[in-house]
Amino acid sequence: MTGIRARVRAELTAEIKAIARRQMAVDGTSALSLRAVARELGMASSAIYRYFPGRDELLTALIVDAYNEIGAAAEAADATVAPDDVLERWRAVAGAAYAWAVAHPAEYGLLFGTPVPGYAAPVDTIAPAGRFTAVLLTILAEGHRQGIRPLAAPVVPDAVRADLDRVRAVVGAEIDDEVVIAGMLAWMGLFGAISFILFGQLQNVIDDRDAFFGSVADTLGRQLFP
Amino acid sequence: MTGIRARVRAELTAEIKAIARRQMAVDGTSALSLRAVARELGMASSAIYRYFPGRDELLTALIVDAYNEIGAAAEAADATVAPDDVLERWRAVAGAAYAWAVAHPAEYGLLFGTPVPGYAAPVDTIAPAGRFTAVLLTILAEGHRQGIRPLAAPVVPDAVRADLDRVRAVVGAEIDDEVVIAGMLAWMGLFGAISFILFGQLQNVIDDRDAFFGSVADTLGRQLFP
DNA sequence: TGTACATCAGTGAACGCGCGTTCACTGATGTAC
DNA sequence: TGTACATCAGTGAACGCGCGTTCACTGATGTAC
Repeated sequence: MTGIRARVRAELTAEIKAIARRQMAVDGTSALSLRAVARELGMASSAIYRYFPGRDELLTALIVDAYNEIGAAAEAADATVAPDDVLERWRAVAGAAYAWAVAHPAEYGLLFGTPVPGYAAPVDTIAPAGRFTAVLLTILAEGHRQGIRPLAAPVVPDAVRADLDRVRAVVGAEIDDEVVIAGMLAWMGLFGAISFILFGQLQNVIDDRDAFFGSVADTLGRQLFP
Repeated sequence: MTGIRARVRAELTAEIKAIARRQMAVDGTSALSLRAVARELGMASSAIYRYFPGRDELLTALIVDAYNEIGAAAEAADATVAPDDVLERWRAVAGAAYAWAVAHPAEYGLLFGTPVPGYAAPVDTIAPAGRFTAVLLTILAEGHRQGIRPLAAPVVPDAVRADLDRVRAVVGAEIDDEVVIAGMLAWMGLFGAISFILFGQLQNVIDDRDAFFGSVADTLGRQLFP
């Protein structure tokens, strides 16, 4: 049986990541420590190096997992809605992002908070990072196909138009620059709201955060797909 | 001359904060270290304790300063525009926030990024934190007075209406719940955009960040004051 | 104006702590014949 | 099926580092008479 050692190895790798995630949730993103993880595992701190070459690689693995999780959550939520109901698809995807963020605040901070000092996200994180936005873009393209136009037509400076081609390339379809900007506005509003809620900006301002977020997501959606 | 010692003391306190700010800018928010500050000052690390009771108090002072700076920048920008030109006032304030954030990314992260683990912002930070939003609210109230209505009328759940009274209380004026929510949407969109730009979410997506932000701020403004 | 005393700024050594990473090692698990 | 060898997982000690904070201390600066 060749697979037994490999399976144990995979399980321990997963357990290391799980413990690291939980410790980040308690002590904050920057407190991620190989020694603390090893301690909780009951292993010598040096044993971790059988599984990850160093702290940065563990961080990268956590980031990749987190991007994949929020991306998968968005895909799953999107799949439950009829493809032509773009407003409802937006609501579902926004709600999935919020639910995931609330359930995993530390990992959310890892992705959308202050960058970890001295850590540069490697190439491996780019593809998983695109999963969530890819879902948004397909919804945008479908709305565009149906001829739905965003409420406010943004003024798009020439300097920005070139950049937007890169965004458009993700979905095959054609989308107007104005629609792309409107979509990015909703995207940034969505994560701006989640960050404000999770990072404490609405402390002592909004008590019922869930209801508030629902209202925000709904309004953003109806600005995109009126 | 009784004031000479007090003046030296004030100067050194300011210098400690300035060095701490610069070190955060280089090494990241969570790398703030009393010893490193003392080292750069050429003092014994214990000397810092003559000026700040501990690390957390230095952090608090930096946060208070930062809130005051971005608040003052907003007030100054707002004061350059005719009071009844609400759209231009919004643009000015949004631009001031962006300019300050770009010039002080570490302090921006301190205010709007992942909370520093183990640090709970004390009461002293509440008032300075409100300066910026107070400016936004007066613009919102002026727009409301002129009868300008936001493009999208948000659906406001009952659970949220109670919270909004607290927000409304900041400005004396009456503002509809729908306007407050629309204002908060613009507020969160504004800082969502700044965070995306500063925290790297638009890396490899948008090259001309200044132009992009201009477009975003403009669109947000015209959603608020069409 | 001069002196005695109190206040304050800054020193340097020390405490106890946790961190990432390396290294030579011991056993256990798998593999080839 | 049994044995010899290679591979791998995990150990424990050690390296050098930086951190926040405390403490007894030395001088210099201010204050009261």
